[in-house]
Amino acid sequence: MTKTAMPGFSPCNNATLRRAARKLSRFYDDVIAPSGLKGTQYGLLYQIYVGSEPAMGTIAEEMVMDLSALGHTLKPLIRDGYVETFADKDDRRVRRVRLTLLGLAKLEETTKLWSFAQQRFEALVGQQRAADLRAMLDEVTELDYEVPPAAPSS
Amino acid sequence: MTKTAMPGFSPCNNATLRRAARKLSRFYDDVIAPSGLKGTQYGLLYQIYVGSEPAMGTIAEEMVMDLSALGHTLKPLIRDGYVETFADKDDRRVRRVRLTLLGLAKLEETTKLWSFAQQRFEALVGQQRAADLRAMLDEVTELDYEVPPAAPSS
DNA sequence: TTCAATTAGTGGCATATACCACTATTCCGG
DNA sequence: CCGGAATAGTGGTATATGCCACTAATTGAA
Repeated sequence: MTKTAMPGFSPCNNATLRRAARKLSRFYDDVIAPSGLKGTQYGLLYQIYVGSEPAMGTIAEEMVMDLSALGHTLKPLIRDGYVETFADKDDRRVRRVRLTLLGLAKLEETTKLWSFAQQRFEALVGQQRAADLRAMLDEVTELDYEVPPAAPSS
Repeated sequence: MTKTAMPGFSPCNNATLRRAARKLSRFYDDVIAPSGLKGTQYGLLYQIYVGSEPAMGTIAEEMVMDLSALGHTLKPLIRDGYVETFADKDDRRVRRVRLTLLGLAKLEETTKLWSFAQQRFEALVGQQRAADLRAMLDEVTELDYEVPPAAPSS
């Protein structure tokens, strides 16, 4: 009897997702490694690039990432001179982020490498299936998992 | 004009996958938090449980995880007394892993919490779509990304 | 049998990512 | 205008994960 035949049982969606993420990340990381960036860093530079000097909170939302995690991830990029932060003029709580010239050059350099990985992946799974996969993943990302509390307090 | 309308361009599959993984992991993590375990730790205990005192390398392969990463991840579980390692009788290089009684109890306790998360997720996206998603993710995991070297040296 | 090559893990280091506690600002009701 | 509530980030701590260098053990070929 197959394990998956047990009624009501399904393999952990979370574990399956993380496993795939590990594997795919390693592939993208390997391909863009000559740039010295990791996949996450590249994605972050790209987000900053397409945003209009976005606030940290804005980036965190777009990347569905914890704000403090973003802060930590940003540090090596600041240290290496790819991005810089500055206070918002109207709200001094807000820190905005922009690419430096060096960062922009690095982004362009890395994009060339990235497109190898992207094309290779889509050649393997097919463009349509890749698009389908992204659509499902975006759906997972946008889901509202909130379980309404049984007894709302107050 | 839409960004995605640019021919040949598609959003980064890797970034999309990681983003979804962050979100879903946070959900599973939140639900099983009362057990004191993280999703990865739970998955790891489960792998050890279903294996027959698996060697570390075997677990790493099954989880598609770097062997040293597995070693690091195992440490807090050993520290907390959930798992223990021992040398293989026939090959002293090999370290095998098993659950302790405490670890087994923790696994059972956490499985109850896990099934809430699993069921909630599948209620939201549908059992069939969840199965489809896992199938696609497994495919991504199993892909052979190797690009044949242009000029094989030697 | 003996030594080079391979295999299995470990430890160090770096990034990825989360939560919590804390600070600095801003906002808002009275 | 003032003080409490809300908002934006930072820093600390812990796990997650990978690569590299290194050790220990096994294997294999001369």
